[in-house]
Amino acid sequence: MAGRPREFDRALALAKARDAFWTRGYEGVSMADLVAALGIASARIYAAFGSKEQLFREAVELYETGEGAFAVHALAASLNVRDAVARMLEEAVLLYTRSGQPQGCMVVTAATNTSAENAGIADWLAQHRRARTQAVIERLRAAQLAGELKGEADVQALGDYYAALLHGLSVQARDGIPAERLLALIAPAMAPLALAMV
Amino acid sequence: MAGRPREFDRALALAKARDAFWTRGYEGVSMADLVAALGIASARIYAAFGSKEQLFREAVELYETGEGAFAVHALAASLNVRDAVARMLEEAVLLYTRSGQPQGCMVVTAATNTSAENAGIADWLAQHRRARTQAVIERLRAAQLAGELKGEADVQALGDYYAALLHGLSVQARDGIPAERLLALIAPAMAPLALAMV
DNA sequence: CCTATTGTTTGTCGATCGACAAAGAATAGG
DNA sequence: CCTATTCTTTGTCGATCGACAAACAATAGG
Repeated sequence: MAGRPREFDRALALAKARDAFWTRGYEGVSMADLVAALGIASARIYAAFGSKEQLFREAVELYETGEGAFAVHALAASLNVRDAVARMLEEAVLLYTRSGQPQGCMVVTAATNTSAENAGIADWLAQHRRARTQAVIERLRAAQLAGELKGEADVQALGDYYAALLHGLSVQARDGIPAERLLALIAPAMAPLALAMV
Repeated sequence: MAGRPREFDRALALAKARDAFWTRGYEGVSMADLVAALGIASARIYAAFGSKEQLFREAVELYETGEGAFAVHALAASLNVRDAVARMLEEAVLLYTRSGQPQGCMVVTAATNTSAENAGIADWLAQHRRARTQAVIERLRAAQLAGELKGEADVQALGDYYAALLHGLSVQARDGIPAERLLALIAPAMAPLALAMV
């Protein structure tokens, strides 16, 4: 543990990198942009984070354990299915439209279109999105086993439906549709689940 | 009209450029990629299309007047609202998952994350997405005026809802969710509109 | 057939990309 | 205090980015 101590706040620098990648995406942020955003020389970034790609992956993990964890929390909360899904959508809207912060979901927007050499990063984020879709499906399946949902309800279709809506909310938020409008959309969006309840 | 005639098929080259941008996005496709995809030297691309950006804009217009026009067509078809919206969603799934072709919607994916210098292109596509959202809302409003939808129905919320779902379908399709699953999701997704009909 | 016009070929331009080497500076352990 | 270790500073590397200049080739109109 010898050696010169780091002069900058690594966690703070990581948060700044997360915001930059959240706003402009992986390839949309250059090393020069990072130098400007973090306020430190590129050699220090490489010493602290390894590479641009490793910094990005760490930034995504920070997002997912922080703001991005809202869906996991909402689905895990001890609520009935309807309240859990409604809360997930509401918190999505609030996060995706929060002022003073990048709009939309970082996992949805940070690497949707990449050059061929960075296809691995796009795949990595796609895996995360598929995992979230699966988490929604499994929450509905659990509700069905608990007797909250009708036995004949198609929980995979319902889960795919809410996952698609969730990802679409990110697009709409990024396009500047205001929070009030996106919140108003949740009421009709809950109808399919209400109809599937016993 | 004098001068040497062009040796390559401009329309075919444009279609190839559309597919490249559709797959990897504006910044994800380099001039070297275009040279390889179109099979012609860069100077010929500049002579025929002006610049990479102008080529991209033309490629998007080709998409929107071709495959991408499905939403406009479905909404304009002389059907009741429910059939029109259902058809829009079905054709979206079929287009976004068609094999031998880029997955998802070009307007949704081709410029979601750009560097600061190309923010104008991202804005341009965002305008198109907002216009599509507005088109859905106006189709519902017309249905309401025609007496198909209840007077107290919130057509803006319903329109925002289906637009979000449409854009989310693009994300899900790009992530590899198969067509059958995305088609199955349409049934529950139609419930809110069914409930709003007189 | 001549000439103005346009397309094609070839080569290259300055800027920016991500990444690091080398040298100096600051700490902790012995 | 000395030394091994780590961080910081400075400069730069080869590759790739989008874009074009110049020379040559092929057509249409006169």
